[in-house]
Amino acid sequence: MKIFLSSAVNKIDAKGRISIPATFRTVLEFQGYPGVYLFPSFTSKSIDGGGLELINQISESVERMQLFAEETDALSTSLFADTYNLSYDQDGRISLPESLMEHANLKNKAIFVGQGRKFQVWNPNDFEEFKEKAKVKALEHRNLIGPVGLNKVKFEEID
Amino acid sequence: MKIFLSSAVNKIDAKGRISIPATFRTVLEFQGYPGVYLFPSFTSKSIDGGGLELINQISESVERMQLFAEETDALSTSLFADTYNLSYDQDGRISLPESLMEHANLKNKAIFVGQGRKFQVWNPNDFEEFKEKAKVKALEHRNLIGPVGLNKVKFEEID
DNA sequence: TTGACTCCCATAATATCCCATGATAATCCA
DNA sequence: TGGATTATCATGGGATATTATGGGAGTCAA
Repeated sequence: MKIFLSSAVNKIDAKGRISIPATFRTVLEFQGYPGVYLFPSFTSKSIDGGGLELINQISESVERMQLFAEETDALSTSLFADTYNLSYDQDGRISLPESLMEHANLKNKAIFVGQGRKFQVWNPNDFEEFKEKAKVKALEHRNLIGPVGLNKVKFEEID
Repeated sequence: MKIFLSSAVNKIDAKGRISIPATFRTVLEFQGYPGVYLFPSFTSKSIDGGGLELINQISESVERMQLFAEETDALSTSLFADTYNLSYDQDGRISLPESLMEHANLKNKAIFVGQGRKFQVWNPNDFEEFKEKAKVKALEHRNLIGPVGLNKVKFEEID
């Protein structure tokens, strides 16, 4: 089971290039193709990324939706229009398109954040902020998590 | 059934490496993969660790929560982003990522504490402190433990 | 030519591999 | 039983590989 895990901050150099973390490249290549698919996140100022598996899932769900509604035409149009398929060079670097840089507020650094079957690219500062909020939310719903909250659950059972 | 038992203090050497106790490695390899999954504990200044079983449970829990989209986003973010998959070398050593060292306040020593299906890594001093408090709590709630009468007897003998 | 983009190489920092050692625990044998 | 031999383990250190990143040179198009 290969999934996108952990996170790493990398530099955007003078030519606009940035290295994809080696661990992520391993996952991408495991999916059968040395390249990434990137598109602006719907819900945050970040970039969603993944490999073949991710793009296949998206294609399928869009097709399923198109059976039902005309409005999804607009959705799929904008989705695919803003999705980039970038293959990285032999050093594992890509150059991010202007529109993505802008959407995610990227300047000279970016953090790659593993999220299981996909990953995200953030401005490091923005992500710190987001993570703090995420942590609070996760704690609020810890009882739903299971194994991670093991200790807590156990104490509650005892009480 | 192989589980993580007992505890051991190991050194963090000049290169930042630390040996995973041999008994723990046996459990990890029994689960089918010579490596660990580590992430900062939600509830204490320590690192939670485990093998394939642990990470599978976590993945499942996250997927089960797909219904609660918003919470899941926050959850998977803080889980996957800070979870590291480290395979140890032939001597059984790993090098801990900076962020985990920081979270658990690790300097040049660490204690591995077995906790059944997972384990924790602590700064030895911090753990001693934590253990003292835990003991007090356990004594306070002694009457709630019930079926395991053994502990009760033992604690009373110690007093 | 100019600018954008590749391809290729150089380098420094880091991580990994491999071997050596000392300590402790396990085994064996008279 | 007791003493000696073997394993196992944590740990140190040298050698090698990998990774991120900077920069030069070539390509292509406007």
